Amino acid sequence: MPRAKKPQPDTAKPEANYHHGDLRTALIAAARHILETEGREALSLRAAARAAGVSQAAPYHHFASKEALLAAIAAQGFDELADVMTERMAKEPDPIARLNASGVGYVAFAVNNPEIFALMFGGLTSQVSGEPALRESGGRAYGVLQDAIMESQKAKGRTAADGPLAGLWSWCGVHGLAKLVIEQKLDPKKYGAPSAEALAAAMLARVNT
Amino acid sequence: MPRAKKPQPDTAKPEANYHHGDLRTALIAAARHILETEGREALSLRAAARAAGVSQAAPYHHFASKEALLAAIAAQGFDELADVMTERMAKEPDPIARLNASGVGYVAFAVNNPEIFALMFGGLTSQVSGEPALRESGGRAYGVLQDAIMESQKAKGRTAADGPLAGLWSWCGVHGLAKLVIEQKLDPKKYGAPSAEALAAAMLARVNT
DNA sequence: CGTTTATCTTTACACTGTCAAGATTGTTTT
DNA sequence: AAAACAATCTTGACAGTGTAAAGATAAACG
Repeated sequence: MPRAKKPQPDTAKPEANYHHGDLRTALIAAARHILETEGREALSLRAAARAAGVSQAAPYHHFASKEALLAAIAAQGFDELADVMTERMAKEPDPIARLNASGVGYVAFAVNNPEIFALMFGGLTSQVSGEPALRESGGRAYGVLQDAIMESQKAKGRTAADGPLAGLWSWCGVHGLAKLVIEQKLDPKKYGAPSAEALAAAMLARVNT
Repeated sequence: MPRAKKPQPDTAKPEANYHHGDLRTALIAAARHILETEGREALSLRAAARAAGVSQAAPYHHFASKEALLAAIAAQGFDELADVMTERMAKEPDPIARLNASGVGYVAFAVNNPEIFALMFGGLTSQVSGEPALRESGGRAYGVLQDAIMESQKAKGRTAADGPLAGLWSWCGVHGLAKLVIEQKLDPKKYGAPSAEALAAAMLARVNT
């Protein structure tokens, strides 16, 4: 009963594909699926290996530890966060509207991917949070945010000394809003908003004129 | 080798004290100590039981599960959060200064108790986050915050429709700031503040006039 | 005093992350 | 082409986990 799989031996990805084909990405996908459907508690390395159809020890040829797998998922999350924010910003011409759009996108991503968002912010041990791939993806997302802030500062003609704090506060507010909504400590409907996204939009509009 | 402990049989607490004396609170204390010194990963029910000097199954006579123990610690955290906020507020006469003081207290608690703060917000399974004791403590902390917001609204003479959002935004901002600092995604020193507390104070002062 | 009942222990099970040793198979070298 | 190599995957094992069942202990209450 060997693996019945190997139609085209030349896929696009130049990644590892010796025996299984592409175990590394298969494991990430399997783990992410478990994470999203059954929650963090149910995600074990062994379960991911099982879902990928390999033995319990196979993952160790691609990830140094369970945490390393989680870090890979988190890195993917940061990439997608950056994508969502840039997409939202692309639709707005005004610098301040762009800043606010990036914030709304931030909340949208968080609410649509609560488990991954939790992994990205606080779900990892500090030993693994310094991994290069993670740092790079995280840095990219941070860069998008930073650019939006800078842009809007310039548009307002603020000084460099006063500027950073305003943008920072928006980031903090948006991050806190997302977290509180995910943890169900805050219900947008109690504040007359149909969704977390709408609530974020309303607040950002009030704050960043 | 029985437990060498039972000098005064009449302690203040009317809680359970049949064999051990007060295992329930001893377990909470032990677990909290492990949590604070060795981190969340190192905290196991068995380790807590060991630290309290009882067998591995003993905790189950006081907590339905490991999560229930964590919930008890979280509840304690909410009580302390409420205390810190009310203490800070007590020192300020002006309603708006009181609102800001509660926010700074919020950040101070979070930064001083990062592991417990993580437990309070996001570290618990949703099945256990509805426990009555937890809900009560959480509600108390929320009430302190809510009161501070209401107070400041009245002082400003704002309408009820516009009011809630301003207070909400402060809460979100303070929560996000605390989380980001704890996760080391945000360094207060990069924004010219000596501490997270100071940064929160600076920002709140800018926002809530 | 005896009975009851809450508390604690012992034992056990299924599961986890991880490691070491061996088997398998693609790649490289000749 | 065949041989040597290296990467990949499997098997088996170990310590540690959460938790349930059954029995022992001792406090509380009649």
